[in-house]
Amino acid sequence: MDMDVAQIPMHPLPPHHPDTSEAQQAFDDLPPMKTQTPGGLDVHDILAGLTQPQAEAVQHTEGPLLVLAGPGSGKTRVITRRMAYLISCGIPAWQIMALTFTNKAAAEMRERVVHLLGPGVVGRGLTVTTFHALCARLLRKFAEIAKLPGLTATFAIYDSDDQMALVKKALEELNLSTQNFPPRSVLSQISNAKNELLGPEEFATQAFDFQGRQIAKVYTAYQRSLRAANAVDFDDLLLLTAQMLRTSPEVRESCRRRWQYLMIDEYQDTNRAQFRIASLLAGSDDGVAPVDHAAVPISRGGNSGGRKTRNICVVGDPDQSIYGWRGADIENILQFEKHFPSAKVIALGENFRSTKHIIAAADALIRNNVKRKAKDLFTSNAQGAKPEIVICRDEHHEARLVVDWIKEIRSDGLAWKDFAVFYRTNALSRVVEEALRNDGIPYAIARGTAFYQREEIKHAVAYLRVVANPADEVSLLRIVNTPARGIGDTTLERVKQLAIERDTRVMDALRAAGDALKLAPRTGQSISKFVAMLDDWTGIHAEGMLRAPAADGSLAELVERIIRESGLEEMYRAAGETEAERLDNLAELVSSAREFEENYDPASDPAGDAPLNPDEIPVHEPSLLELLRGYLERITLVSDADSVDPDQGAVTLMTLHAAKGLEFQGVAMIGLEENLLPHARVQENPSELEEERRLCFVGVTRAMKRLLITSSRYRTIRGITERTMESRFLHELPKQHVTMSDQGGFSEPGWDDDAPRRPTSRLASAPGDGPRFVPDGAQVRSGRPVINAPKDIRGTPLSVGMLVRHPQFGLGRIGNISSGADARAQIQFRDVGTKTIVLAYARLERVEG
DNA sequence: CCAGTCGCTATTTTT
DNA sequence: TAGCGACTGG
Repeated sequence: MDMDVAQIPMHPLPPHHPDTSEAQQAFDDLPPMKTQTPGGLDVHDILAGLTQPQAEAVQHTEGPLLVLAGPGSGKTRVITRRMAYLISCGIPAWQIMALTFTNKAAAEMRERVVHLLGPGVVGRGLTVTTFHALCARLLRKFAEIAKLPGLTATFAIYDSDDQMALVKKALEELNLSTQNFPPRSVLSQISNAKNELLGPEEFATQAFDFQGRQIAKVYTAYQRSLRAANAVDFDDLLLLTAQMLRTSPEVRESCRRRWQYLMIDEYQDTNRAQFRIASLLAGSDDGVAPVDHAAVPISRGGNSGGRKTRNICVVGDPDQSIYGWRGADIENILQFEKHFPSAKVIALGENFRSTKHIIAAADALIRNNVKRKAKDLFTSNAQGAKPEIVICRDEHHEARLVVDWIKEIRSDGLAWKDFAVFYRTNALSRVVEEALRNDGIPYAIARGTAFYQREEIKHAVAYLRVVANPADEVSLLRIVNTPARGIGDTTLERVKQLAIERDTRVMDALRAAGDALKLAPRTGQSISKFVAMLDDWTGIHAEGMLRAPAADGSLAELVERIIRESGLEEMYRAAGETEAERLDNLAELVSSAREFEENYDPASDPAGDAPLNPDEIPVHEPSLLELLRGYLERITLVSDADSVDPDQGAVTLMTLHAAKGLEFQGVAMIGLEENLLPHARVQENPSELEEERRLCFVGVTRAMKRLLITSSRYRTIRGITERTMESRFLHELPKQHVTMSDQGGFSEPGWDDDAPRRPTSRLASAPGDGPRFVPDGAQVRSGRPVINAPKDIRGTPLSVGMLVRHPQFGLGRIGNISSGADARAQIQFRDVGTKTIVLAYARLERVEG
């Protein structure tokens, strides 16, 4: 309502191509073919192919700008072109900053800008990075000036596992039971407090009940441990930066002078701390009061030639705000014009991704939300196929249906990678996986366990972290007896006690333990061997080799050496076949270190230590220690190195949350049931319903051409089968834009699980295979006939006497196979004896011979 | 000190 | 159902 209407663009525009999707648009963001003038780029090239509102957003460079970018509306394109446009207007690249939430988004943007600008120096110093990486840099840079309490510039960054360890430690210290104070929930409350910019003291003043006061104590203790380890957590990065910008005018001015143009992607996902940071950078002196562009004085920056600062451009979509539970505050985007009263608002409603029926369905769905900024979704793409809603019987039926649907559509010339299956909770993936595996369809799960989350990597990294920061207690405790070296819990308890008595680090207590504690000789020896090993790495006795300038390859060497000498390698080698992959991963870690050091160049990294004053030139030979710290920071801040890469030629399975920002030709959304989507939590917290609807909206709008939505009458969750209710969202999809088919099995004849079926087809009747559901919905789960012969991971039918490989147990021969819904087989394994295996779950592989 | 077993709990997870 | 933490016996 209070949006400005798009104006006629200043530059004539070539006709746009509304049928290009985001993916295709990436191609026309290629470097301009025309010659560049020395001062900049050809403006026509930068604006080429943009729609009118897109071009307007690109050209609105002065003053606050809100771009409401619907799904598939060319958002990234607008941001990248806008950066190029600014540069073409003569703004030095180093004065421009774009902030994203994910490394992936930052990398993609950076790449596209580089393409637009072409090779050369015009883009030098451009800052495209994540909020967290920016904050880490600023905090290190200004640690001295801002006098960060308890922290030095070499602070470590703790990830969520480390945080959990600290919370547990704090609970133990305070004698609070994990029964009454589940660490997960305590941690999330602490995290929420930090996101709201509440330190332990502020939190305590707001805690009125017993529970709250206890948690305030935990928060205090937690924070104390963090600082004792010279560490910050993810939330601290934001909180401390916000505080620093507020309390230190010097830091604030320095940053403002540098970044005259600020862009923020996915603004709907910002939390209060991020909002505060943005406001402070954009000109508010307290980060709270509205920033009125008109009222803001001329920049004090010497080289800005009197140009006004406070050029903040935020891009986002309130309808895709799905991280409220993590502290994201949708109000930040809804209230942008209150916070920045002179703001210009441009809506990008045109969708270039999906066909008309899909867009119409999504639009109707999201219109049920009240907390939003109304914007019309439309597309000039083809009408396309209607999204298909299918009610099925149970999760197995559902999975079967999804697989058949994918197979059928693929035959129209699509690849496996063009498909994705979305679900609300990870637990739902299993049955779909099973069905895909059964049919030999390649699939990949965008899983939470990324490379750096794996056990063996976390161990190795913990060693590195202790070397880089001996104060890192969490990491020290992780490695002190891994691999087992005879320093057990009882010993450790005494060492920790000693550390408390003497008020020293655990590391120092360990050094002193031999003298101070009456230890068994063997234990004492174990400890001194461990300490000597660490000293050897840090080179304490060899003139501090870590401090010397790093030689080529020395970081990788160090990593390799630590993996070997710590005994980790030996530990996994001894574990045999089953742990072989871990050894590969450790080798991979060494190469990632090598890669990091080869590419390490603080001066050229846009997120790196580019000069805050333009004439300050960083010339500096990094020491091995600095290199190591840089590497550690990178791997904790870039945890998704191997996460979602949809181009692997496989169907992608992921949660709805993980789907944001992606697109697929064909999408299947499963589990559209009350208490699943919307999630059961909505019962207790009705205010969360709209976020659930947005989640659904995000899912629907990922689909380019085909969309299948399923809901299952019965679903087994956590071993309990329950009658379900169709999701209310199903009924919010307009009848004229979707097809609905009920295959839920009421009064249906039985079906033959082997017969491939289209979702819309009727069920074939199988004689002697009576109805398994009675009309009143009473549950009859028994006797579900299994017609499928048990198969291995490649789909080879399994039978008695076959030689197979099990991922855990290794080689074995099949004894007898039972029949029934969950057929089991007795398998005689070569190494581990005879076991009974449920065939549907085991990932057996047939071995010839 | 370690490995196996019991019982409890249970979304989503950009950094 | 499964993953994790606490407990127990070798």
